[in-house]
Amino acid sequence: MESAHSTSAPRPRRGTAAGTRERLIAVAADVFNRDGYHGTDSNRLARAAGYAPATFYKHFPDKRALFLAVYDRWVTSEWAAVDAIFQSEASPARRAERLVEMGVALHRRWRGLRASLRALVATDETVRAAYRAQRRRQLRMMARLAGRPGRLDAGDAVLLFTLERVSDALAEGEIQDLGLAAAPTIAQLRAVVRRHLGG
Amino acid sequence: MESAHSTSAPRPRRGTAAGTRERLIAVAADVFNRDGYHGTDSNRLARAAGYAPATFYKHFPDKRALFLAVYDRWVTSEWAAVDAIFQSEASPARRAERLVEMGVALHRRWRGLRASLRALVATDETVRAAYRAQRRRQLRMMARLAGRPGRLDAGDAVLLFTLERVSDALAEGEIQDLGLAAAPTIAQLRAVVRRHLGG
Amino acid sequence: MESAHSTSAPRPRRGTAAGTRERLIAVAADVFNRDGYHGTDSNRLARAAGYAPATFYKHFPDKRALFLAVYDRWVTSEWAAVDAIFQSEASPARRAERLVEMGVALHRRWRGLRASLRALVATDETVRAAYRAQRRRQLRMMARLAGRPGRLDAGDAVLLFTLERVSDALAEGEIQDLGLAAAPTIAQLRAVVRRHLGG
Amino acid sequence: MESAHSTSAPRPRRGTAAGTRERLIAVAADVFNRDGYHGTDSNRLARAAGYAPATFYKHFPDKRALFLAVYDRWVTSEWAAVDAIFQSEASPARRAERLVEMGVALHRRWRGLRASLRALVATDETVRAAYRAQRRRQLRMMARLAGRPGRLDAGDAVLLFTLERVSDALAEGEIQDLGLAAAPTIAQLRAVVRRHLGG
DNA sequence: CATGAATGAGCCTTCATTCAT
DNA sequence: AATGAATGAAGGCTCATTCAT
Repeated sequence: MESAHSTSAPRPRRGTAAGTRERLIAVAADVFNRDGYHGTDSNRLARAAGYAPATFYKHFPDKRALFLAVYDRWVTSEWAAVDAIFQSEASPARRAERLVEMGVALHRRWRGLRASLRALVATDETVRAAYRAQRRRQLRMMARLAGRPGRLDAGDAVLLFTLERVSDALAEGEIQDLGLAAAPTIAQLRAVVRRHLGG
Repeated sequence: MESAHSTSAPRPRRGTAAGTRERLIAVAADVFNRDGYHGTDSNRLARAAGYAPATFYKHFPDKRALFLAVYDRWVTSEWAAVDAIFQSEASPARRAERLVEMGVALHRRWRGLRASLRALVATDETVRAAYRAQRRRQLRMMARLAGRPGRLDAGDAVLLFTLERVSDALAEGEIQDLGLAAAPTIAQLRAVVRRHLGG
Repeated sequence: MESAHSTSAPRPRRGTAAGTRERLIAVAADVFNRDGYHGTDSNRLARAAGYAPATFYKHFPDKRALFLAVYDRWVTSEWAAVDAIFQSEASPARRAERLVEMGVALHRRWRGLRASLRALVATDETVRAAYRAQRRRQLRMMARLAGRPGRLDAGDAVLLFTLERVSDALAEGEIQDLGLAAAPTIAQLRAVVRRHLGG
Repeated sequence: MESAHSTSAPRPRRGTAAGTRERLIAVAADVFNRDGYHGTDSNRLARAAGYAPATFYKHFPDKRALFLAVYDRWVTSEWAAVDAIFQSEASPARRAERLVEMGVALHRRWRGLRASLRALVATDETVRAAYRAQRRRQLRMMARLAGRPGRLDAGDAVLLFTLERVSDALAEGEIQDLGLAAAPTIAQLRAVVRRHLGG
């Protein structure tokens, strides 16, 4: 019954659907990464992006769908980075160095998101399917980068998984926690990558 | 939409406290492994072991404590197996073979449990602490087995993580899903282990 | 699990206010009839008529107001039909026949709408008031048609309610469901109406 | 951290499952009847019976299930009453009188519940199935009481529906609202019943 | 030792409704 | 006239946990 000048927070009262979607994805990436998939809820995710609960559901059918969108975007940007390294670096040694560097950095940044991903892959059929599809794409890309398109082998796979897991270990502090320094571990990784790609 | 895991064991209306605890741990291991930590609840865990909800809380302060007990038991039995291999196998080649074999088998069996573990390590401080402690113990053991007690190096760590991750990949069908056969992947692993342990 | 009633009519991006109102009423009649008052929402009603949610509120203060408009239109057309029968049919027997026929047809077509109406009459004061007003008008009309204007009696009422309820029963398949055929039931109804109207 | 003597309301902190279920049904009958199915929610239903929200779901899978239990109990008691009338009253005239009396009383008491029932029958498949099953049982009973077991005819059905609808009309005040007195309407009903049953 | 019954808190989701354009 | 975007409030349902027996 009273008219009050709304001095409330400058929320984006109006925006494009795509913009809102993007904002939700971007913010959710951080929240999932920090608190884990099961550590947040859709209301919190919406609020973190500056929206009300209902807005979430105008853009995603459920929490899982948002997670998948986050994952998708993450994979895309990760592999764009890999591609960039192959475009810009000529020497195998430099490539190996840069790849390891990037892998460790990315895994450090996104360790929480990745942990949730693994857990969901284990229990959620839909997430599993999305994960597998991405995985196949990655391997194909890797084979192409390694110079034998279409011919991915067990060695490529072992390399990929080694790089992934050791990067996680560095990112999560497992290496340091074991009384080891990061430097020699990274050196080992580089050697493994160089041996595989360079040889 | 509802999965009712009525693994209802024959209820021992009266038993020893230790026995009840053991039963809860054993059954929870399977349930966590199948449904994930966030895919069950304490009532279901209790019922699956043949007990009422309240009984659960007579033996564990909360769900996390049961998870940690499961994890503890799992690690213990895993490393007993590793130890047994070192006791019984003399040749480095055979050791490598048996280790890889066991690693793959164990990870296949417990992939769900491990995925939950990783997610909890990322979000739960207490689980993280327990995990790290176990990790250190493992590395020490590994160093001892490798013949240089107290002197674990980056190479040991990379090997451990490689073995772990590739075993997971085989266990979860990621390798097969990538269009690769298990055999050559396992052969690669064996080579890596042999190179490291064998000298 | 989701039913999306995309009866999306061709949108008239601009039209007369009356035209929009009519379209909303016409479409809502079908949607309420099919899904029930509590089975749709104002957004869906607007969309089904080819409009955006906000447009709804430009023409009706709330969902209930639209329902009342639908009801009003329905009653009006129903009683126009009754009137037409009395205008065109001379013999009491034919009148009875046509009345029963029409009653059954209308109730069959609008059974869902009528069910929602009854539920709302029971819980919503405003709907109740509107319903009662219509009811009185109907009875007056009936008395007039029966040849004793202003003098409606208990017999008129019982007849009206019998016709209404048995028509519903036929419409909703309750009669058939009871193992009875429609024909003898309709014959019974006709007899009741004839006895009452025919004198 | 503080121990406070709990002087809270004397809730039935302990009871039998069957008792709780009964209490929920009994209270829900009144609440549904007063506020309509869509006018309450499971939390309110639980609280009205003196329980917390979660308790509701220990006894019923959802709101609809409770409604069906209420309906079931209502039908059972209604027909027990009908049966009692046939057991105790010998003369057809008295039977007719008592039946009408009871019908009106019951419909008056449960008009809201009945309105919700009709609306749900129109939109909810499960409720519809339950309703139909009850209906068949009722007709069979009625045929038996009318002295021709197994042989229910259109006349039985029309009578049943007339009785039902006019009772509703009396119960809901529609008759009174029409400017008619209850007495002559009831007299009419009695006549109809007597004519049908009495032979 | 074990439990049946019960629960407060909270998550997921939807709805009737508004506002700036 | 019409709308795309947005929302506060609330309903349905679940979970980790407790208590009296």
